[in-house]
Amino acid sequence: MAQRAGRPRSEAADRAILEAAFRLVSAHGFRSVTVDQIAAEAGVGKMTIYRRWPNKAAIVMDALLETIGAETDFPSAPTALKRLRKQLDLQAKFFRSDRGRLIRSLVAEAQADEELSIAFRDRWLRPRREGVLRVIQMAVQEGDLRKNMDSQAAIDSLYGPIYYRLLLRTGPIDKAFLDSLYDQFLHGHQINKRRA
Amino acid sequence: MAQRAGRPRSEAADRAILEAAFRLVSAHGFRSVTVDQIAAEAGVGKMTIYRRWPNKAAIVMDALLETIGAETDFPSAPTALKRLRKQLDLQAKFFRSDRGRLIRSLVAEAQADEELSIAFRDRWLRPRREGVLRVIQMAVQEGDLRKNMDSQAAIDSLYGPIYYRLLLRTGPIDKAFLDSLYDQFLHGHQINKRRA
Amino acid sequence: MAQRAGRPRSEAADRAILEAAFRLVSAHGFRSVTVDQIAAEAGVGKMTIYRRWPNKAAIVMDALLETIGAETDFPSAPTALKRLRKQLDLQAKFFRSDRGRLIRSLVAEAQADEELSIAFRDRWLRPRREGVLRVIQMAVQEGDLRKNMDSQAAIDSLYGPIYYRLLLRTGPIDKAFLDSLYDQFLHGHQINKRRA
Amino acid sequence: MAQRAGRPRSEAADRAILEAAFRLVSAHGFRSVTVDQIAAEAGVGKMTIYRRWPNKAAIVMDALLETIGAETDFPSAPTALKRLRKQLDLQAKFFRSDRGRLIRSLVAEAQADEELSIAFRDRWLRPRREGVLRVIQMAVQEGDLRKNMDSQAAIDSLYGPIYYRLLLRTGPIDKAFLDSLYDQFLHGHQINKRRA
DNA sequence: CATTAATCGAGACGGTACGTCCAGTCTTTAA
DNA sequence: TTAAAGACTGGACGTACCGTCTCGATTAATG
Repeated sequence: MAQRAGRPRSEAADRAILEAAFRLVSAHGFRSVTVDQIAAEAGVGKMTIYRRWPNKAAIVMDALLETIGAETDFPSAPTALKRLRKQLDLQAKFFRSDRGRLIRSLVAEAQADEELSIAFRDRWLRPRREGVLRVIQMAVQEGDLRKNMDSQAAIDSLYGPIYYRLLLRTGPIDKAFLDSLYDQFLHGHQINKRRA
Repeated sequence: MAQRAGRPRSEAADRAILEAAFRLVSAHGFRSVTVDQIAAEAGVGKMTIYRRWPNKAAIVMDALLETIGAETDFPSAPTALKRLRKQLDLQAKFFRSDRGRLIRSLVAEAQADEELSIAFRDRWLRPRREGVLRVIQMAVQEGDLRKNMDSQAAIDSLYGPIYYRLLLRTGPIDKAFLDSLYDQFLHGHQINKRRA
Repeated sequence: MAQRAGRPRSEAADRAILEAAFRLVSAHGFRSVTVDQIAAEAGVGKMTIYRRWPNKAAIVMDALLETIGAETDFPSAPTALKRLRKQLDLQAKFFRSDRGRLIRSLVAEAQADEELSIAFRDRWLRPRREGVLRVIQMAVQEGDLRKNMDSQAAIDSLYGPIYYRLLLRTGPIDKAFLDSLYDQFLHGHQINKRRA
Repeated sequence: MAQRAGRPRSEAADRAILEAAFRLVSAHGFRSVTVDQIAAEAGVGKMTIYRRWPNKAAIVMDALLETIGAETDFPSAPTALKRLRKQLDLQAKFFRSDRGRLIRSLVAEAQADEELSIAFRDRWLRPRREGVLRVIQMAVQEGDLRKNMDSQAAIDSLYGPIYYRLLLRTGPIDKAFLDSLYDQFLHGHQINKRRA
């Protein structure tokens, strides 16, 4: 924990930059926001930004995690299956908000930025997938899902279509859509074929 | 059909531009390729490009359609279900090739370009979804799928996870993955629960 | 004289840039003027400037020559000696005007920019020194100056002190100063010691 | 002389900074040397520099005076005139050494920095001109120069061309050049026209 | 001897200009 | 009128350096 010599990096600047980036990108989209704008909005020199992050995408990635938190919160419910279903609603609500634009921006940038791609996968997707995995395992424990199910494929089937609609906009991410996804999920993996 | 006065547009230029764009973007990605490079590769002036397309994204969108064709070809097989399964393999092979990079690039650009977003949806996704829909309807006709199934949701569940893996790279788009998707699809919508 | 393919460089832009540079630097000094300002004042993109000149100093060097002309005009007078004396007045007036600031700026920049140093010497100083040399030779012809005089040293002695005062500001470049310089010049090189 | 509370300023740091500045600027020129480099070379924090001097130019100005001394040393010689001539040689040697680059740098900076301009005039030029003036007055006393000569103009005529060649590089500051300058000086101001 | 207060090396900070890059537009001559 | 060539405006980028500020650690003089 020994502090290096010299003036330490300002945590206030960190916060100001991340908040500015989050606010601006959520509101106007990644491409329309310039690093100069973020710097100005944060009341910070451009070098202070580039000392911390290599490019705009990295800032926004951190802004997302800092603001939203590293992992998903699962809402409380009597059974794991019900918690899973409720979390789908939260995820959908999040994607429909202006945060959805931020996620879309990051995924878009990641297509041309391998480092960001890795970061998004490791720091955003994975923790969330692991959260979902734990809930699924609880549901298995609770006897609601088959023991030998392929959990990873199940997660892809649940969340893949949601990201698909977020990015390709082929339809709304609404209750009907989630119901349909959840329904298929149960069909595929539930023990008792009587549906919720 | 009267030809307008003056020198006619060169169809050779059209082709050269689309091929150059397709080749370069497939190889290096949308962002790394400049319009000047496309023009140079096609042996064409930049104005010749902009006379035909309003911006870089539009070129690449056309390059994709021109080169790949407007619709999916479904491979021949004895049943509609088997044609569907085989088509999944083709789609996967296509996404794994360097064409996958081109699709990724277009989806990425579409996040910041509403016009491209619409074009990609209407000219790329929709015809393909309609092709899939027709095959599904045949499978219903052939008595292999339930009559009252939600076809749109089914398509989302089949192709959503594939695009998800293409864009988020959480795992390979290989046979095991496709098997798993197809399996769940059958679970959800097949009449006879005995699987292929 | 065959014109190369493509849009030719805009002479209007050339002129606008040089005039803007000349005006701004004369008024505010080299250091206070930015290339962006010159571009804005000229109504021109920055690339148009950097396509022509490698840096600010090169622009201003050209601006000086374009505006002032490549060589000194010598005023008319009955004898070469008198033309020389009158030209000193012009030079002094020029240095006292805001053009003096421009010359000072260029000499200053030249201390850290070898290319500019050479350009200033070759394109500004030399033509002027040669002009003075010709007048001195005429004065020799007219029998007013010694045949065997060292003309180069004489020119250094006449103009060196003027640049010295321009740059070091140890005193004004006024009539008394010029008289004194000219007086010494005659002392050193005149045949007939009766002064003009 | 009561010492203020707190840690006293390090004289070693003073010296190290001035020496580093002198060395670096002499070698590479003012513009190429950054304050960070001077600090690093001196093994000192940047604040230690800015606690003592307001800006880079001021450091270098002090470095010059500290290292060279406030005034010119005149070499010994039987007559004032000969001391003057010998001092010209020293001046020339100094200008030809890498110290010349330092002088050039300071003059250059002074064109955009009024304070430095004044400092250079008052602290560098004036003491030296006064030294020359005293020697000239001795030469008058010794009966070698005219009583009513304009000493200031004479000094300008001797040293102006030297600075001119230092800054404009129109020719070397060598013995021939100095001879020529000195010769003209004698022509203009000597009583006995028989030259040294 | 402990306290106080200024200085130290280190390095982050805000700000400003730089020179580069590329998109999409415009302007030449030639076909 | 279209073509190739290439210059054009505009605007963001990432870098560099200036002069300032802020850490923990020193170093006298003071209490």
